[in-house]
Amino acid sequence: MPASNFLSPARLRSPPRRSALGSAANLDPTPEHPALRLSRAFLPTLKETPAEAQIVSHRLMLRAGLIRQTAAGIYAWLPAGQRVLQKVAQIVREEQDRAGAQEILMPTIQPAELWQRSGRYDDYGKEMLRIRDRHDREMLYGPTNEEMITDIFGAYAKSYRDLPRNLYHIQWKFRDEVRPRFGVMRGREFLMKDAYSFDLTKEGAIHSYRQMFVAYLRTFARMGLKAIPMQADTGPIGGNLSHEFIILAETGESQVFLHRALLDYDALREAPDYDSDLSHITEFWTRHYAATDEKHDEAAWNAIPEADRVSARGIEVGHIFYFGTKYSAAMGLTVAGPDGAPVHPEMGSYGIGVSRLVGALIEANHDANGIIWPDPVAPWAAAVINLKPGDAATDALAGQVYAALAPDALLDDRDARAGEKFADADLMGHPWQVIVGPRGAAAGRVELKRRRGGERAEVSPEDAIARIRESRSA
RNA sequence: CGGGGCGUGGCGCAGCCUGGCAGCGCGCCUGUUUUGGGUACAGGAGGUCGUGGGUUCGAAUCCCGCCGCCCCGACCA
Repeated sequence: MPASNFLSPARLRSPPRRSALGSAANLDPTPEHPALRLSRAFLPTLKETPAEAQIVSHRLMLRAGLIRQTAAGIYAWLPAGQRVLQKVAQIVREEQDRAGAQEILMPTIQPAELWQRSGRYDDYGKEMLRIRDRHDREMLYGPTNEEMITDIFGAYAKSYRDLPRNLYHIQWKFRDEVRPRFGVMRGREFLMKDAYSFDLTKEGAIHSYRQMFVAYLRTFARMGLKAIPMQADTGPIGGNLSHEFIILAETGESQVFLHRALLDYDALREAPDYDSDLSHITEFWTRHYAATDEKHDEAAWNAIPEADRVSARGIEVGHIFYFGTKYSAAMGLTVAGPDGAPVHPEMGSYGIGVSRLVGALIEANHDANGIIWPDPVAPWAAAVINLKPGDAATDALAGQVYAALAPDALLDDRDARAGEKFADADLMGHPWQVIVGPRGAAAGRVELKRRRGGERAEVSPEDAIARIRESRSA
């Protein structure tokens, strides 16, 4: 494979700094990122909605060219979708790291033997995709990784001094759902962040749980989502302490009930010290009533003043569990305690549905014209729309604005009608549109449109660039 | 897994009941036109009608099997 600019991570992560309009040498609009010109990009949009899509996020993901279905509940991610998926994953990663978790990467394929040891191989049922390799060994495509992480961690952890630890990975999982639906919101193959904590004591495990609890609040808030922790069933993972993180969206899959106070708190207001006692934060979020319809308690609900009751639709985007020694005992994981006697570490696991979040973000951020990406997860900060390709002044100005923003912007240099370009930009949901037409170009002005809200202003190119950069770094 | 529905060009659909040259809109290509919210006109390309079998002079259409996809329910990050 030939070397390419696109293979250089350094270039992707830190675009070269230039003056606002770039240098004269950058009059060529795409010196480094030719695939970000729409005339060359693979960003297929659809005018009509494919019949299979039911909910709004699925429809928009297909129409905006984010995904393509390959089989029921299995999707290919196209360039725009892949960029969003990576943005979401990166925010998750940063907040996990900040909370003290360490990233690893476990395989998608697991030997059945691991699951036979925990007893879950027979319990898991047909949701587990079971396969055989050429030697007829029983394997499976992992639906989760408690067994594997316990095996891996246990191979090295010998002493209580090796605790606590929290390991996570972001990996594709497979659950052979009977009925996949809602696009990536409930696919069979899905990208998930799952973290696993190991502690010497239950108190330690609860601290680890709180770290993840707080990290989750921050993670979702950074994406512009209001995620509410709600008491949850522990389900097949087992254990006795668990919260679901539910984001509120009109088109959410389940009904939720909560106290209004939970909507008023900004999870990013303070930067937590993860080594300190975090109980004041978790207590704030758990002292108010919040439940999904399955766990709804009419008596508790009625005890809330009418004005403080919020009934809404929600989507589960995260789920955290403390489950004690369930797996460490089953898998035979012990470390030497302070007194030399073997101890089963106390464990928890913490999931975030990364691919599902892309759908959930759209459910929470769209209008009749398409997606409205929050700045932190938008595939590109802006689309620079050249209204008259071929006009020298327009080409030059659009190219300069684009060059100053690349690779965090697209350049719509297609020979197409203005309406088509506007419609595509709205559909794809770029937070900003920089509209460059011949009249403005002659006057050295561009029109800056904010996708959310639709405000437009005629500004100088420098101002447009500055405002877009500012919203991006906020 | 129970119930229901649908597979016809890239997308959305009609045609099937009552068998007889495979159609429409959008998109795509060429030309002209238009030029700030999916413009108009003209020309054009593109389909083993999901698949296998059967009935028939003849099957997209009727019959049987299979596959795929979607919806409701149960289930679920």
